[in-house]
Amino acid sequence: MPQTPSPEKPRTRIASVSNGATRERNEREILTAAERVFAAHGYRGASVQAIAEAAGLPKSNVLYYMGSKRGLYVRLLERMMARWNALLDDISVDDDPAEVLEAFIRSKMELSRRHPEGSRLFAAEILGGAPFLQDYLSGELRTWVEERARIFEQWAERGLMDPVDPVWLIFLIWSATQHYADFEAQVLGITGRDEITDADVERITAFLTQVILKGCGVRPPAAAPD
Amino acid sequence: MPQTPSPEKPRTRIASVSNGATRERNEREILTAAERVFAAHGYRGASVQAIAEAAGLPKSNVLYYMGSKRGLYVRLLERMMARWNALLDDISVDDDPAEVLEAFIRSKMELSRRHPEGSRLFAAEILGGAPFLQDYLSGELRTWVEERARIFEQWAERGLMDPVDPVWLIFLIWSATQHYADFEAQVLGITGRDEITDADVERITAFLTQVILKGCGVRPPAAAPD
DNA sequence: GTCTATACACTGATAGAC
DNA sequence: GTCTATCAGTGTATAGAC
Repeated sequence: MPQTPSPEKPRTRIASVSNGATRERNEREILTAAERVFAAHGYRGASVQAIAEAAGLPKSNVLYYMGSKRGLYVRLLERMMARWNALLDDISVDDDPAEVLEAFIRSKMELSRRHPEGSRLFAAEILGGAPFLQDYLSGELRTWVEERARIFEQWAERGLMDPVDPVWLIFLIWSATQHYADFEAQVLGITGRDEITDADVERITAFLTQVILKGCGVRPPAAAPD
Repeated sequence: MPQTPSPEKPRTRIASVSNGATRERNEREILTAAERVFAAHGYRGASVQAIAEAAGLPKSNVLYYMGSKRGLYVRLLERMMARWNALLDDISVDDDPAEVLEAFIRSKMELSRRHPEGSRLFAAEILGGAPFLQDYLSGELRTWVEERARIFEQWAERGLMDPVDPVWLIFLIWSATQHYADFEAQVLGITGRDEITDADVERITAFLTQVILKGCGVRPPAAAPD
């Protein structure tokens, strides 16, 4: 009566034409929509319903693909941290301070520019006391800051820049660049524009680089050695 | 038999010992608690229930005193805008740039210091696209910025500072000072402290003043005239 | 794999007891 | 003036139809 027991191969079910493409597309839609909604309303204020509508899917699908609201949120935070880590390239005390600081400002500005919603998502998380990111802040990120700070201090000892507090300097760069994503609504309202253009970003980057480098007594990179 | 009709004086009902003190105290408790909860979770994410618990009152009392969640939120925003306006004293083109910029940085820093929750409440509102503050941003605040910007430009024309874009400069000061309230969780995590002390604030203010003034080519105020 | 139906806690707000 | 009881609506999450 039992037909010959089939070889128990776990037979990944070929559902219609599904080659995994729809799943991939749906997940991408959900992540994009969720980033926007979480950024605007915070973790508590965002509803799965709102995310589903923004993604053009029924509510249950969002939970089906992402498991839970919490899991979706954590996944978005991790994606943003990964983007962040991608630009944390190593620097050495032998590098040129002006070049490093300019690259630092520029890459941070580009990150906020390329991922404004992720930037705001991160900001909202910190604003609420960083309940999900506390370990990251006081662990990985803290180490990263301390390493850069030591290099800045050595530059100051070598007379390549003023002896400013390196940690406050890093916070200054972070806040100034972050501002154009997080406070975009304010920037637009005050300047009367309807968007921040690439040209604006270029000008702001140049402005910040000039003021911060000069303010810290860093010689501009163009200076010919010897 | 009708006793002489008392003169219909509208007799404000003396409810027990209530001289209005309990109402005042309760309202204060609610406003303080609500500022904290709205700051942490945004408008949508904050629940009247959570505010009531933080204030030590039943939920209905919060609505009884404040009318509605929306009204409470608007009232908090207006209170914060009033604090903000209080430090927007007039400046003239004949003032000393260094003194004005230093006072600007200092007073803004003190505002964030004295009202960190209000500062974060404001930040959360902007982060969410400023649905309640759009008119304020593109009206009152925009005018204020344009007036200061004109004065900065005139200073640059007189050679008192570098010809930097004055609006970006204002944003730089705002973001750098705001950061220590809005991103407090990050600052604490990275520096490993458990609070930002008055001494820290003093040092940060001095750091920002030095870097920004020097970065904009403003001569320090100590310079003796003539 | 996808979506409808549903479970049940919690939301802002109000009516009415005390 | 203050608080309990309750409303209709929405929250996350899951079970089960297709």
